[in-house]
Amino acid sequence: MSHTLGIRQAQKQKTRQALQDAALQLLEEQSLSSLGLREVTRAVGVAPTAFYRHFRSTADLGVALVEEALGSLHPMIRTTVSTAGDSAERIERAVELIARHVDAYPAHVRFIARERHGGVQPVREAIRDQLARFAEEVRAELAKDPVSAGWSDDDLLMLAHLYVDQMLSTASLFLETLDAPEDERARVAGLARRRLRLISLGRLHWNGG
Amino acid sequence: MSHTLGIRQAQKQKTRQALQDAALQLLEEQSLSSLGLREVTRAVGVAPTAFYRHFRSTADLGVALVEEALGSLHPMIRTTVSTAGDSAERIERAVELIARHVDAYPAHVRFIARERHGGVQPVREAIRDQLARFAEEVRAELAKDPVSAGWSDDDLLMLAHLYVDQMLSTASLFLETLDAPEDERARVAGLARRRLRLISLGRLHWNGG
DNA sequence: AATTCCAGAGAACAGTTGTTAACTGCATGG
DNA sequence: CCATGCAGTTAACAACTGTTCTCTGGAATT
Repeated sequence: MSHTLGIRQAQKQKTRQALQDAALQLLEEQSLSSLGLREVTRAVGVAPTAFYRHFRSTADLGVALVEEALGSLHPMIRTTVSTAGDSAERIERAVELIARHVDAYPAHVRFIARERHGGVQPVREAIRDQLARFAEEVRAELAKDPVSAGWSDDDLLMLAHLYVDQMLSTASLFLETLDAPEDERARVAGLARRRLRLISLGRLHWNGG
Repeated sequence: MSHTLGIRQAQKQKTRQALQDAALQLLEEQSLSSLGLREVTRAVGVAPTAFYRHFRSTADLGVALVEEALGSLHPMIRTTVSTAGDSAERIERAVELIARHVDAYPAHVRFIARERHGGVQPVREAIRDQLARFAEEVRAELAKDPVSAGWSDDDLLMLAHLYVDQMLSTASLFLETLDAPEDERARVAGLARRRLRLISLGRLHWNGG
């Protein structure tokens, strides 16, 4: 049960969220590695020292952003690779879902793509861990599919990671088409579908390592 | 013919290279977006203002690093996807070549992986352009293979980009095993081989869009 | 109603940054 | 041999950074 927060805790969470939102916006044109604590507080309109009430450092802020950006994605994953429908339908559904997600949370997608290999170790690790959880869920979902008969767990995990990577790569491509003409977005969608189709073909003919 | 540089030009190129080397080393623990000009000159042991004799800004330095890191890779690409040998041999050769490259130029690999989606636009664009050139060369090489009969140029380019992405992804994985035990490296190599094998299987059964 | 707690403000700190200007010494070309 | 060019130096600038300490006002607790 969710206990209603006091005025005090509520206000604190509000400022904290404001800091995260401001950071996410500032990170459109730079990396977390160069994000300054004062820069963030200035954008929110709060004293620099208030930052420490919420985060130890900007790296700590970054880890919180990873949770925000990826934590809410887990339920979506399951429906994305759900075994319902034939292969073409599933691919179409997945690409569509990715496109919508990029539209809804472009800053989140940019942040993850940028910091996955970025210059701040704790953030890299947080992203790696979350993506590993994703891959594990995808693997579990793939295992339900009769196509996966004869597959080792290791091979299934390999395939799951391949799908997760494709998801991120596709999201990153969609990100670049956000302020591009519609036909450019359609081209990316077509490209993503063909890539998934090729991987699915390889999956169908997998001989088992 | 290569005209011998004067003492002057030679010394200039030497410091320029020193700046690039120092930057590359400093970028192991941060992103280009936070790399300071003074930081670089201090590491080289040269006055901050000397920087301007070589680069307009650190972003400019970054673009030069892209050339250095990726420019020399083109000849290697051709042999990597050359049509010699059967599928398993080609995959083995490719993974081996990537592993050796990561061993030889870890800082280069880290830089490209980090800045491909990094916070400095000109650098992102430079990397994107170079990778597009790679993909184009891979496409040309793939086109020679009889397996590619019936493939459209567009589909071949899609496959080529898939291979290039795999190359980068694998290199990034090898990078993380640089100070890890040998069996960890072997595990990554095996993973990379299986991923390439799955893609190659998809390629063999491609029905043509 | 009195007391404690704590998110945020304010001021000050030493250290850093990019950029400008005027300079020096040495390799170069006439 | 002398004049020019130019890589690198020195000094100084305003602006910015993260962090510490002290303080305040109002919510939370008793």
